[in-house]
Amino acid sequence: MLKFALLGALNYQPMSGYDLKQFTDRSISNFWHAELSQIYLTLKSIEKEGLIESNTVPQSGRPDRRVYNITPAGRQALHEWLREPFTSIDQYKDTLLLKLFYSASLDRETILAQLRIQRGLHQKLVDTFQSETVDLISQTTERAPHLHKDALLWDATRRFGEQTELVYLRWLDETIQLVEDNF
Amino acid sequence: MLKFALLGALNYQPMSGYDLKQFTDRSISNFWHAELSQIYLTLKSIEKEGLIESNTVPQSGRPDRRVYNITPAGRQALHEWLREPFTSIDQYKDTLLLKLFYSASLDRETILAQLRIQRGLHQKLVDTFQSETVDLISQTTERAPHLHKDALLWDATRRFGEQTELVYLRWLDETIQLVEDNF
DNA sequence: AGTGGCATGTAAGGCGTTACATGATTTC
DNA sequence: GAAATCATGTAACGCCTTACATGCCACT
Repeated sequence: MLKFALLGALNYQPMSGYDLKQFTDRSISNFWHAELSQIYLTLKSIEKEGLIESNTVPQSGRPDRRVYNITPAGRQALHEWLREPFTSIDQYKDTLLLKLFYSASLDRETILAQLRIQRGLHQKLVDTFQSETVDLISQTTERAPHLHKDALLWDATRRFGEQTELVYLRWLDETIQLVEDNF
Repeated sequence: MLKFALLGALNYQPMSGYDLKQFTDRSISNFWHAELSQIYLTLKSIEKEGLIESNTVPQSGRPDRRVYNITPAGRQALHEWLREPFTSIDQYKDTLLLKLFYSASLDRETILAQLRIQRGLHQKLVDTFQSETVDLISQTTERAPHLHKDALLWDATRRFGEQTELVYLRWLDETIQLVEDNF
């Protein structure tokens, strides 16, 4: 699936593996993160499939950049994947919930400590979605007005992140209260 | 991590791999799912670590059951893991959001079709959390009143599922509206 | 002098899914 | 008669993470 995340990015403009890591971190990492090493491996494999092509751009005092372009076959593969109905729900894993589920024998303070750590982390995420991510999207529309429709969908995924994190926070507060009252 | 999901379950009572699949499907699958084959492999590896022990229970007309018991070392490993502070957030992947992010060039109806399929799937999940899962937890507390505290935490994880799915539904409705108005 | 950014990649190991293999019993 | 349930497991494959390896440049 990372395959299509990268094809989608290269459909906007040619990029190197390093560029793609930064692009994904700033845009889709909320619902599709990837390590650099995995990006390099995936690029290699989709180049072999003929969906992208690379050319080496020499640089002075820095390693050469290997810049990838999407091919017509790549554009087609991307569009086919986008149109293909997705009829399931991705499974998600949450270590905090797993620990909490089995935590009944722990003392009150240990449970509360776990919950409060998470509260701080999720608060930071909410802040990011409400400021940095908003700015990032509006910057793009200013520079590239033809991406107006794209920006609407990008903002939809941003709002998803904001809303799910707000619910996570609210749930943490409720659960902290529950533990304070019952443990 | 599946290791601890299984240890936590076996800390309640001895179970076979097959039993554990059913247990996890009914309780923690919302935040930690696992296939049977992976459960069998994990059981084998944690038995080698000495955290669980198995004994074979013969059956007539059925394959023998291999029933696992948690050992004192297993109880200790579980408790150490539970107490260990969890200081990060699990990354989560969502194919629908990935597709939507790159869908600006698709026609309105194709995007709406994707969103409506998901609406149906998430509606079903909400229903499950609001009826079946509630029943399951209250049945356990009736049969085993000493698990009263456990049930409070189980219900907290159930409410997490219910609330996140409700937000997902609300977001889908908003996004369907967005696409209807702009594409 | 040290940290962080730029830039590419390999290697090892862990985790997870899907398919395969077997076979009786129970339910529709 | 077919499908689901009970019950265990192996094999192949893919994906992902972490660590390793290299080396220059800019900034503090």
